Amino acid sequence: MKEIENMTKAEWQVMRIIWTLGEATSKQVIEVLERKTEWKQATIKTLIIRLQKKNFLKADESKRPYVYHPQVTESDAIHQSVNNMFDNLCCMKKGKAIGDLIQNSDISKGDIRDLISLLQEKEKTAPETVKCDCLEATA
Amino acid sequence: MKEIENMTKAEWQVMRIIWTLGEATSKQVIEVLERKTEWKQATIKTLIIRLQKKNFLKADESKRPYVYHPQVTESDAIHQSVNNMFDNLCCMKKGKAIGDLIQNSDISKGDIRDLISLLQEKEKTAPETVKCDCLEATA
DNA sequence: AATTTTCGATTACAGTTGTAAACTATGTTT
DNA sequence: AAACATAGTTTACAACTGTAATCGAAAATT
Repeated sequence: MKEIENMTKAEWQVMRIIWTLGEATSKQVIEVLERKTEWKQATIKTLIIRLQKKNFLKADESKRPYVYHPQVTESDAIHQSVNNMFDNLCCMKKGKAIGDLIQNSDISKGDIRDLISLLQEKEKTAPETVKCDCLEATA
Repeated sequence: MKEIENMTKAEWQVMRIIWTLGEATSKQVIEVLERKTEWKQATIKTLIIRLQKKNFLKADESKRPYVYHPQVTESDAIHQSVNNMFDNLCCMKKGKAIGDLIQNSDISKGDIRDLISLLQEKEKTAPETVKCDCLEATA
């Protein structure tokens, strides 16, 4: 599994489109991104090339124009990115940070119910308190 | 309120220490970080200087050695960082991403209970489904 | 086949980040 | 006061990012 930590914000935009479409030509990516950003075509091509170098995308060169395929799943990318971000946080603050996310995200009723049962399950074995480890040697 | 988007992983490590201590000398920061990382003192000093340039820290120069004070609260930083990361995600995937975080984080019973009630409240007005916006012009 | 259009590759260039050594100024000990 | 130690400042340098222009190759049109 690739290291996704180094997927930048701009690269995420490109990947989202290709994940959603399943596969895509540069033209398809450019069409979408010219609507949602101010980027020039050349910029978007550069991003695609960098994503190939990082092995997040692979071009099927048997077809012309090339068709780009994701080499990482969206779930893996999301998993790694959000957890990587959370590694920055004081572990004592993670609960509240999740609360912040819940408040600021649109979530479907179904997902909310799933989260509630997950939490109910987790509560059973949850610690009474979580200690700050910001000054500890535990990296 | 400052833009925290550009606080790097390394800088986060420094800030966490100073937030936890309330204020700190470079020496205090160095002591902690030499235990948790492989960084040399000079590296840590560089980070502190960059944090000053970005206005995340301010040195009280009336004392020697300088005492560094945070210019952003930890909550603001967390709020901005996690939401900024979530902006990268397909809105349809955010619920699951939160589930992933819940599974991978230690959370206290109290926080879990808070999250549950937050979710129960949110469920009342939650949409049945959230649509993917990855191809939309809504940036 | 010649021309035009499209698409991919190469090059560019400034700013940021990780990582740190070296230099300087200030404070402390002899 | 001199010497030593500590802390702050300057400089360094490669890799990565944002942002794109330009050049060359392939495909489509005339």
